[in-house]
Amino acid sequence: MRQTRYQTIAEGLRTEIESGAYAAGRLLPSEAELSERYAASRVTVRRALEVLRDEGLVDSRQGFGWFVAADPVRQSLARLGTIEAQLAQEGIGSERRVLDFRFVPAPPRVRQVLGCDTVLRVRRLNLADGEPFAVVTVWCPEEYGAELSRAAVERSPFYELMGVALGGATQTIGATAAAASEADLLGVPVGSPVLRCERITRATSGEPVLVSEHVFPAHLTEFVVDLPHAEASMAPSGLRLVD
Amino acid sequence: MRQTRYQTIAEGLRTEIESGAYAAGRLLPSEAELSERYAASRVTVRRALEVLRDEGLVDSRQGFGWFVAADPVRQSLARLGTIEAQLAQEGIGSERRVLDFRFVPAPPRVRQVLGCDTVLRVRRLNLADGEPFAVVTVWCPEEYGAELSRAAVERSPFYELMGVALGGATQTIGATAAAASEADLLGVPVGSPVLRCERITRATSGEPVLVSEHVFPAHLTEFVVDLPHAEASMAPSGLRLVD
DNA sequence: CTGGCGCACTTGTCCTATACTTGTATACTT
DNA sequence: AAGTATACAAGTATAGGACAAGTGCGCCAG
Repeated sequence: MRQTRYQTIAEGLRTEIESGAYAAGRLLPSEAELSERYAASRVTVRRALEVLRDEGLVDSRQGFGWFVAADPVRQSLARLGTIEAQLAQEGIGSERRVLDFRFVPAPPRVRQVLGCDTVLRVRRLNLADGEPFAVVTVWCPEEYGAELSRAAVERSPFYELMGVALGGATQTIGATAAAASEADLLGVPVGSPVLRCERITRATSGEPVLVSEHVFPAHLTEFVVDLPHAEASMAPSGLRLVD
Repeated sequence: MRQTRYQTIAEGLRTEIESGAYAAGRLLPSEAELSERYAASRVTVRRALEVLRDEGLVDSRQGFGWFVAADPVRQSLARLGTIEAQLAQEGIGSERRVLDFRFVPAPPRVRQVLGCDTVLRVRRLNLADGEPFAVVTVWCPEEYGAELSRAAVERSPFYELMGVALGGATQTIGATAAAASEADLLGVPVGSPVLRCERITRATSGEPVLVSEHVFPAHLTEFVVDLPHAEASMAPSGLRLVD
């Protein structure tokens, strides 16, 4: 397959951009720099870039530079059903046991997210087939929590009890060593690895209405994420370094 | 990755504000002070601040200063791209060090997925700013691996080197205790919690073409999943019980 | 104690100058 | 036809100023 120099360069740049090495809006190296990198004249590099512009992949502004065009469709992470649904499907009985139900001063992290000082804290142990598999703590603004009863929380899922329509959520998954209290509840040794999931649930308005922490023993659980589209990188997406 | 100075500064300030370091209404350091801190001229700092004002994150009053807007738009956390992109964005140099590169008999799990007996196994250590943050093992069918060189693998991301177009992937996130070899490479104590991510990457045809395992020290990393739509349950989605 | 003044500091707006970028054109080589 | 080399125009980013205008605060005279 014979191809011109600028086609080759365009191809190289295309894969580089599609690989996600450059986020949307990011500047590409200047024509001069690319010219040097590809050992081609500026005119040739320019033709390559113009090809990519025709494809809608990049754009340019005089005196500014070439930049990656507005976001190519970002895949939403497909999600599997909830764990309760899975359990029910497999004929395993699930049970919720409320350990604690009280109004408390909001911990700093919760206050930062929800923006209120007093919150309802509900701590729950989830069991599958009689075996504990999750310790869940939910923090809920006082205004929503005021209408809830301990019995209601034990009987129904939390999301059914909220007085607002829930929109989306942001879920952060990390691993830590089990603290003594958690280890005790889950029946695992202290210090054994657990999956710790923080979830910020928002109303349709976007306002955060719930903060929850879910702790799972690592030997029992794992997260599965299906990424339907081509990925920018082989590295796990969604990962980030914490400070 | 190239970026204008004011974009960089705007980004830095944005994350600082969104992180909650500044309460609403709180004064930011003066332009002069920021100018000194970022070693940039006042004009540049100003442009960065103006970007944030356009975003509704901050506001200013002449003679008074810049302050965090009364209602800081609770933006959904911008979805994170790949970790390489994040690192590049923060100006942190990332490095890949190939530890092992050889053809081996496929382990049972890999054989089950890829359906071949001999595979190329590449073990890599990823570093951010000189600090190890991931041990990655990639298993690749012999037919695709035959064309690869150790140098190429060290230089380029794996997905660029595959001779086929990649379709989607399935990502499984779990936590385990660090094995001795991993702990050694990552510089963490043996038995400390690590995030273990298995990834099955498929070609556009749906045929699995890569199996990879990524091990991250838990204290450095976490996964963030943004779930834009209403959820059936407050429980973390994607979670499943392993057998 | 109070009102008013001035000082220090802030943002808002302008300027010049330099370096770098894309846009465009032309001449020349392979 | 494709690529190289060169030159110039026009736009942008940034540094480093200067100055106007607004704010907050302490000080001082009354």
